[in-house]
Amino acid sequence: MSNKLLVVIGGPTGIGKTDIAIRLAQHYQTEIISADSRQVYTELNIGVGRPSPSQLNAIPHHLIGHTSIQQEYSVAHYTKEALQILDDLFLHSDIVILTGGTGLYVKALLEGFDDIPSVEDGITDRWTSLWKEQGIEFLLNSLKELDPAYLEMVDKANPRRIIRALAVCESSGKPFSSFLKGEPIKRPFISLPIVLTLPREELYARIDQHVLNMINLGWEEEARSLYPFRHLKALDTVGYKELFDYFEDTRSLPEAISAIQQSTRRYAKRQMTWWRHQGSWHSFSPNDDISIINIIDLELEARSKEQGARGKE
RNA sequence: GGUACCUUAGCUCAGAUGGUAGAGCAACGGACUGAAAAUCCGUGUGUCCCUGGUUCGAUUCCUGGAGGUACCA
Repeated sequence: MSNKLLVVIGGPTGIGKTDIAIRLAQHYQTEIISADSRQVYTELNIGVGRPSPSQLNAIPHHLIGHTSIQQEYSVAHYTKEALQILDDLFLHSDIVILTGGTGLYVKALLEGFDDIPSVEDGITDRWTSLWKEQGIEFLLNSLKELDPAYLEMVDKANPRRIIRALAVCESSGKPFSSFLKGEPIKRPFISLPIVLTLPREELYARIDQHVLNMINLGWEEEARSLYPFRHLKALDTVGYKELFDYFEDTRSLPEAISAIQQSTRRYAKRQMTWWRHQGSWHSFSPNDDISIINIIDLELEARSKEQGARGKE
């Protein structure tokens, strides 16, 4: 068993993950890895709630703003990069902080991800246009041919999932389901999963205020400069979509702002659903530093005892 | 002050010749192994403004109030 500890801070958007992560990193003299599917992009800043320059200055952050919106990026890229960085950080430190709102990225990093061959360019787009032209029935029929086993388990109303499976089938020549092993993967560290929670009313009030702050920081200009790239997947993102509508005059600025607040609240709700069903996460209020540090110290202590016991054998 | 119309879910509204009601949006619950801030699924939460009357039975009809809108003064 490793004595390297990854402290994971999860929770919905706007709850204050960044702040506590920085305080913890300062306390333990370590660094932070982000787990956020939108903060990875160089071009996305205000609208995705990237930590401020002074926060980024206070503690080194990893996997923020390191790739372009014009580049393909996915959970697979993320996992690979995060593991690489963890290897480096654990060379000098016994504890590292991971924080971010993208549950899938966190899950993949902690529990592993099946090795699925990458899909050749254009295949996904082709299936997507087939879906648009011929509907979901066509996709289901194709899947019945290519991967009947997966047809049994997919959400048959969800084109995204079906298209992914079909693309992998076509590209690899094997059924998508044949790659899904679901075997837990050994990581060279152990993790302490912590999820931040707040009463819903309080969280929603924070989110509403957050959105206003982002507008005041100049989000509108940022979004305007990204308008030419609006068709990129990276910009299919809460907030930018609503601002693009405003630029196209389909809604006023106040309407766009309240639409953003609403979409953000829904996003937060989905995140809470995710974490509620993710097994045993320790739940704390975002300002409860004492309890959080306490539980981390307990874990560190247990690690070192285990190490010591092994040393004697 | 007068006349007309309106008052039903959080919002906008529909509805039944009298048998306690339903759409959209919102909200809530959930799924999710390569776009995950994405994508997808499920759920009606109600003093039908109040009061009295008619009736086996009133949210629906009648009386009287209250509030709103428009027009006339």
